[in-house]
This record gives sequence, C-alpha cells and structure tokens, in this order.
Amino acid sequence: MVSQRLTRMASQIVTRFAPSPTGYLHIGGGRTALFYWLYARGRGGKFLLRIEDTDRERSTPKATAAILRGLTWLGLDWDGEPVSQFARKDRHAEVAHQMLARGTAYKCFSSQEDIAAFRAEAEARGSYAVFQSPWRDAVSASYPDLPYVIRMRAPRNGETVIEDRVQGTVRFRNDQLDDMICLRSDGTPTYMLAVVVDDHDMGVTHVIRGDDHLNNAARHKMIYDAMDWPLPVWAHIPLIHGPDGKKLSKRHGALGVEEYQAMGYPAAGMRNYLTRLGWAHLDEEIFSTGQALRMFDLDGIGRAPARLDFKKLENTCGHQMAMADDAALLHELQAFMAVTGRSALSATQSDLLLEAMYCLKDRAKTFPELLDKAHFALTSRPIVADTGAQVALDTVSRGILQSLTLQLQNAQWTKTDLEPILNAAAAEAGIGFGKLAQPLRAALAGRTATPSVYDMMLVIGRDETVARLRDASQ
RNA sequence: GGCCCGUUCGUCUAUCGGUUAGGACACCAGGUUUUCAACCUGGGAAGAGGGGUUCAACUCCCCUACGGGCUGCCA
Repeated sequence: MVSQRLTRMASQIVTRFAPSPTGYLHIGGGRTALFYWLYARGRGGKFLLRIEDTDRERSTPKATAAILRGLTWLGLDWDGEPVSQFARKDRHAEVAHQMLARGTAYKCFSSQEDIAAFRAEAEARGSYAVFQSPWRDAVSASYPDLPYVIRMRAPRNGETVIEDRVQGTVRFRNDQLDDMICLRSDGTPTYMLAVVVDDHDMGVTHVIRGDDHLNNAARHKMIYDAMDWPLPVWAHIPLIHGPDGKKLSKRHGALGVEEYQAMGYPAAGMRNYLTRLGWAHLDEEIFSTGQALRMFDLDGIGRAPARLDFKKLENTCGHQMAMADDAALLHELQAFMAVTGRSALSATQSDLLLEAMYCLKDRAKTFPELLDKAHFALTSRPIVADTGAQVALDTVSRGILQSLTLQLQNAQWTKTDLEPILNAAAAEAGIGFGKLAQPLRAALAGRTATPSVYDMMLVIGRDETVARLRDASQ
C-alpha cells in the first residue's frame, strides 16, 4: 500500500518554468514553457512557475506581470501560485550551511580583489586555470574576522557525467569546474544554489531549459550530490535563432511573445508553430493542442538551433484559424482588438461577424487579415467605395445592378435561390459572371477584394443587400 | 586559451547501418476560380570537408572547418 503510493508519487511528473523577471516573455522562453506544459499536461503531471527574482537590481513586478500575461495568452496554465525565488532566500542559506556542516562546502575569505589577482596572474602565465581558493582546506581556527562566501567543495579529480534526454551523455572533467560560490558574502544565494534547492523542494522531476545551461547542469549535479538529493531528468534544448541563423536579438524584430499577439497571430497557431520548431514527430505538421499533448515527447527534440521562419508561422496560423471554433475565434479577435487599441465591436457587429466567420476564417492567417476580409460585415451604409470599387461601378454596371436589385427584393435568401438570379442577370446583360461580381462587390463592400458575393449577401441579409445596391446604383 | 554542444533541400524536419534520402513552408511553372485568398498538379532543391570501421554509412568512430554556449559574489 505504502510502496504503491510511493511509486505513484515517484511517477508523478513535476515540471517548472523559471523565468527571470527582467523583461517580457521572450519567444524562446515561451517555447521552453510550452515544452514544459506539453510534457507535464500530456502526462497528468504538474506545471509550476517559479520567478527567479534573486537579482534585485533587474527584477521588476512589471516584468513578472508581463511574463504571466504572455503565458496566459499562449494558453499555458500553471499549477498553484508562482513561487518567488527571492522569498526563499533563508531556505537557500540554510542549505548552504547544511553543506558546510556536511563538509561539502567551505567558507572562503578571499576577496574579489584576491580572485581578480589570481586570474590576472594566471593569464600572465598564459594559462586559464579556474580559481582555487586557499581556504578550501583551512582549519576554522585560522579563520579571519572577515566577510566570507560559502563555496562548494567540488571534486578536483575525475569527471561529472550528465545524462541528458536531448544531448545524451555529457562528460565534464572536474578540473575544469571551480568551487562555485553558493552563498554570497552578503548571505544571499547564487543562482546555482537557488535553482537546485528550489527544484528539490518543489519536487521537480524534469528540467527542460536552454542548452546555454548545459554546463551548469554539471555544477547543479554537484550540489545535488553534496546534499544526497535525487537528480531530476534534464533536457537541454537548443536556443531559437533568428532567420539569419544568429542568436535571436533585438535587430531581429519581435522577441516578446506579446508582440506576436499584437501582430495578430492566433495563440493556437503560435503553439503549433513553436511546438514544431525544433521538435518533430515523423511528418506531423498541423495538429491541435490536444494532439500535441498526446504526441509530445522529449525524444523528438532536435539538437541543433532552429531558425524562426515567419512564412511558416503564418501558414501554420492560417491552418489553425480555419480549424478554430467560430465563437472562440471571435473572442480571440476581440481580445486582439483590445490589446492593439482598436475600438470594440458593437453587439450587432459581433453578431454579424460570428455569422460571417465561416467564410472568413479559412481565408485569413492573422487577425488583421481576418478584419480586412470582414470589412463588408463591419462597415455600414453609406458604403464608401475605394478607387477600385469606383471604377467597377461605371454607368453600365450601375444599370445592371439596378435591375438586379428589383429581382432581389422578393427573393428567397439562400444560395440555391440566389444563384439562378445572379446568373440570369449576367446572361441578360450579356456578360460573364465575373463581370457582374465585380460591381456587386463594389456595391456591397466598397472594395474589389472581398469574400464571395454570395457569402456577403447571405451574411448581411436581403434588406441590407438591397439597400446597398440601391445606394450604389443611383 | 580551456571545456561543452551542434552541422540533412533556402527554412523546419523524417530517417534511429541497406530508402530513387520522405514531408511541410518558401520558391518556380501550369491549372481551377467570382476579386483577394484558398485549392489542385508538376518542378528544382540537401547529408560541411577529410579520414576510418563495415559486405554496406546521412546514420558508428576520429580529425578539420564553421556556428553556438560556458569559463562572474548574473541568471
């Protein structure tokens, strides 16, 4: 009974996303969070959030809020309240002192000047040796009354081996790793210590993060070992690069997840694209979030950095829009309009848009495109014709429209009923259907690029159609 | 400098020793169409280079080149 429960507890997957609140949610961070979320949620595990705010200079509540907003937009929900790493600093210090008591750490009284001098001297000799503290083996009787840091007593021989789910077995020679500082002289923890203590205390079983941390994993392992704590599963994923293959930076444009929202990419499209960026399951390209949850696995993560490709992002978003539920899409559109400072839709407009969604969603890749296609439904009389539409509404066309209007007045408003009427009107005028559709479009939407004329007529209804045609044919 | 990671069409990738190296995006050419978009058909397009191991290597090993990361009392 007990062992059964233990087994179940042990198999419960716990992941955490641990951003530093120093800015918006970076696109790369968004993908990492997505991987965590997919992995945990796809296996009935937990997805926790920890805000790594130990750097008091750079951490802001505003950044934390922005990160939470970004995650929420991406549709990634987390369990419980976000944990503040800074709030746990006493616990970190406690562990550092436990390491001291266990002899796996020691007090180091070397000042930063001493260390700088050590490095300068090594460099002068042409070597790049890691810092070796003279206090590593000192007896406490010799301790001066000076501020000290607590350093890890790292093994100097042999190697530290990391088993990584993405990178495989990675070996580090211990003489390449220094006695890292765990507790600073002001008593605050370093990142190395804080991460390990928090992950352990939070019961984190799987750590997925950028491969810029791969080297750190060796240091983390030393702390786990020093405390006799069980190791988590590590998966170090390659960073996302810009379209030019260089590390993503400001000159690449959009870095923040919220910028993608503002550009009008649907969240489902972002999820699909980001999941597929650097991860693959055979030839699967377009999939729902539910399918992603079922398919996602650490084994499918690639080892080379992936480049951002906006064309593919757009294509993926187009598919996701077409797949989306009409009402849900309308809601997301409204959220998009709100964050980009557009005025809200009236009740009439949103009703109309909901009805029009079926003919809009598979023609748009982004919300601005959707809005553009929806112009005919959102605008109201008098319809303002753009230049192209004005050209289409020449005298002859207006005449044709005029007689068409008469026939539409009492027509049944279904496509089956409308089709013969429009076809007859074209035939009567001795023109092809295309020549009729063009002025019709102009009259109905004031534009020459619109959804199908039937769809527009069906959506706005008979009265509005007749009224718009009357306006235009006068 | 040292250590670590990476390298398949332009891009994302499949392949887990034996394939005409597949798919998607993008691109090009046709087609369809009621404009835009979409859609359909076809096309070009790849294993960084060099050594091994093996009957057989994109796949395993080594070297080189290139790219990236770490080398902080930042995270």
